[in-house]
Amino acid sequence: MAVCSALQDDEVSELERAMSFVRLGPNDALVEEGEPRRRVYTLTSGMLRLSLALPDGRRQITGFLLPGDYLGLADDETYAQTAEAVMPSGLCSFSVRDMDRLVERFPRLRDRLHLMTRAALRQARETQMILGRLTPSEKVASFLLSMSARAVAHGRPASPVLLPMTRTDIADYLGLTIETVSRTFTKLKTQGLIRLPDPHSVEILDRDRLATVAGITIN
Amino acid sequence: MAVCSALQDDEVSELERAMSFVRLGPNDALVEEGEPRRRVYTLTSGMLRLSLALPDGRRQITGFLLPGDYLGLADDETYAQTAEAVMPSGLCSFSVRDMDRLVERFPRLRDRLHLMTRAALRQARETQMILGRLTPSEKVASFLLSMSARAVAHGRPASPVLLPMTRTDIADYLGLTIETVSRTFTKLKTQGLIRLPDPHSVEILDRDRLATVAGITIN
DNA sequence: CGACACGTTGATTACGTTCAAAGAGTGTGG
DNA sequence: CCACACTCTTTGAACGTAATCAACGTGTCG
Repeated sequence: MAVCSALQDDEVSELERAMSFVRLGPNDALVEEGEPRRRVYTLTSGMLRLSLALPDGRRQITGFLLPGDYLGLADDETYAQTAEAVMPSGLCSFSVRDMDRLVERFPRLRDRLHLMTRAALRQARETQMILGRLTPSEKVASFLLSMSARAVAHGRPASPVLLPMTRTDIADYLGLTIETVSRTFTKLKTQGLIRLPDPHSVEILDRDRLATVAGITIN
Repeated sequence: MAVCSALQDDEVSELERAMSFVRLGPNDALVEEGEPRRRVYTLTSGMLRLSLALPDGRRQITGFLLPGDYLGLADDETYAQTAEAVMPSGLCSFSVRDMDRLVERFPRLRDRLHLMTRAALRQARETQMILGRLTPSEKVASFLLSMSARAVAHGRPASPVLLPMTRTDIADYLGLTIETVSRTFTKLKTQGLIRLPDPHSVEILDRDRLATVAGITIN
């Protein structure tokens, strides 16, 4: 659990006493936008999507959480966004009260959380650039490279990138329609940059050219 | 200075001893993307724009700073974004070393900074929704309402909203072209929702209908 | 006055969306 | 076991909107 990586063994065991486990199936909602923030979580396995919704149903996915990521970094009294499982997922859960107490006692834990919040903010701003200024091809290419880099950071191979989320999720993340996402995958495939053994795995055939398409927005 | 609002008088005076002042004229750059982060700043007057740039010149403005806002919340060893003055601006400046020491000694200061970082993250995610899912009219309307709300938070009137930034800045913030921004202002004017005494001040004539156009994305 | 930056407006184009349909994969029930 | 329903993805055709290209207007400063 990445949030613990800054702690000593005795501190970790203290943390473990306060925590409980949660299992989620695909599309299960963990928390809903606007709900009071009673518990915080760290993802141990699977993948979560974070999203904001408009009254008319439009949706923006603000990010995908991978194992080690923390849920509730930005939120205050209530959750500002919905969190749902993309695939079967496991989480460690703490009451906000317990976590506040632990943070008080273990400065390293607090520093770690602050660090993660700052990284999330940098990431969110990078995403603003992607949403506001990149073309569909650039968006999809940078998304693939980003997911590949995150896989590597988790000790997984860089190349068959696994995308457990649907095309709708990708579209709602990149500010596109599912048709445009699908067509863009097809285009990258036609150009020989990727292979699509199936819709949820992407083999990167030419990383350099893909990075060029992405406009060197490697994150 | 908002960053001090959580401190006691003697703590504030301690802070003041470590700080120096900076003045910027319009379009002066305070820090550049990629530059090492040696100092941090709080804005005392004026307005700053934060931006990311692509090699080909495309630009995304990630936010506008108003007095009380802190520069360097997200940044680590280097600044992740460029900060430039939109209008004549004044700032308080601290060396990172001094600030780290002060944060160590005054927990309230640290908590305050963490709180501001979390608020910035929520804001950035709200902006992701604006960039990814709103139409040009909705973008401009929500931008006007947001700037109006921030003016009110600074004790200024809600209605003639002052927009010291150029149309190019607004376009680069909302992910549009200057022509579209200009046309959208004209359209809102024609619909009787706003008045445009001059390009840099917007009088809100019908706040409710403007909020409807914004898609109830009031932040 | 002339040069320049900024904003607005108009005409045209092009790209992504929308609408529509078909294909692929999966699970359920007859 | 297969038919059927359902979801997800892909592909095609038509449309519409924002981008692009271009010109003009306005204000400011040297």
